[in-house]
Amino acid sequence: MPISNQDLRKAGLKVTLPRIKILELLENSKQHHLSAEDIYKTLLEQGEDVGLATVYRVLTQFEAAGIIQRHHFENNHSVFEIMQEDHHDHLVCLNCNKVVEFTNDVIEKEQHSVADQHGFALTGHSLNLYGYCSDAECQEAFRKK
Amino acid sequence: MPISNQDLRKAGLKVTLPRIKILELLENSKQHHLSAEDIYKTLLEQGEDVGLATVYRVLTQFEAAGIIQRHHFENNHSVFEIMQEDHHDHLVCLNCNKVVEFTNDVIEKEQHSVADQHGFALTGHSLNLYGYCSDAECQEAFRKK
DNA sequence: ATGGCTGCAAACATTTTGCATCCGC
DNA sequence: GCGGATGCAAAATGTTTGCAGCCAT
Repeated sequence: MPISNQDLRKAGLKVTLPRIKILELLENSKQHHLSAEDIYKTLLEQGEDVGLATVYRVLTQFEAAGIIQRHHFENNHSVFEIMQEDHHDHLVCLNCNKVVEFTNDVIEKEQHSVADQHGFALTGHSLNLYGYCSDAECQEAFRKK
Repeated sequence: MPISNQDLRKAGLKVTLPRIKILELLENSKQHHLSAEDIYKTLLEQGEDVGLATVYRVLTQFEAAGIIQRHHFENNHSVFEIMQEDHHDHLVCLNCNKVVEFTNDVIEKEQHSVADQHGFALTGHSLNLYGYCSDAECQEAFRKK
């Protein structure tokens, strides 16, 4: 279900235009892993009058509220996505930047076992696989590399 | 075995003082995951007259030459480490920034299977577990959070 | 001696902050 | 109307680049 205005209020955030627009984008855009820049540019294109600073502020607040999640890929590409029910990891295409989500229970379980073995209190993790996706163009780029 | 001057020459790199010093640091420092800033400051403390730009340039060249590896942790902490024989992943303490290496064959194998399933040509991956290490101080920070 | 390497300063990209104004409640 | 939220510009952060001089080969 989509994030409602109530959800925002519950997080102590007023329901303002920039916040609504940013949420909409994250929920409805086809590739729902967006960078701050992506969001900013798209809003400008839509004729919204927002500042890049606001985009960053809103994204930071949303992250703190647990509404969205932030990822730093090795690409040097930071992206945000709506928080989802089930945890998942990412496959990132180094050519077209496409992101594919996947889940794998075996890996998930192993991670906890590793943390335990080292006496770590696990609070999060990131698993990103980098490669070239199945698009002809990207496979081409892979061969050329 | 340590990286030799020959190894540098083989990579098309002249054997210069900054390069030697940076290699020494990466090989001998206790916590062998260092940021560019760490390296720069340590060299200054040792009385070496290097520029931060040189540190970055050398690290980039070393990475291209396969001598070292670069990691971007979600901390917003980028670190470098000497390339090792066997691949390994990382446990990162969010309190003291300590990095612990681990290997897990089960996870390793699953990753390839996931990439295959999605038609990706896998070229690399990063798996980082974040949490609080077993140091009393860090466990304390974890409880307070 | 020559071409790569260096330090410095300036440029860059990304993200954060200060502040006067604005707007949701 | 109040206090949080915004846009803008400036600052902070992390990294890269241009350039004149330096040094390994």
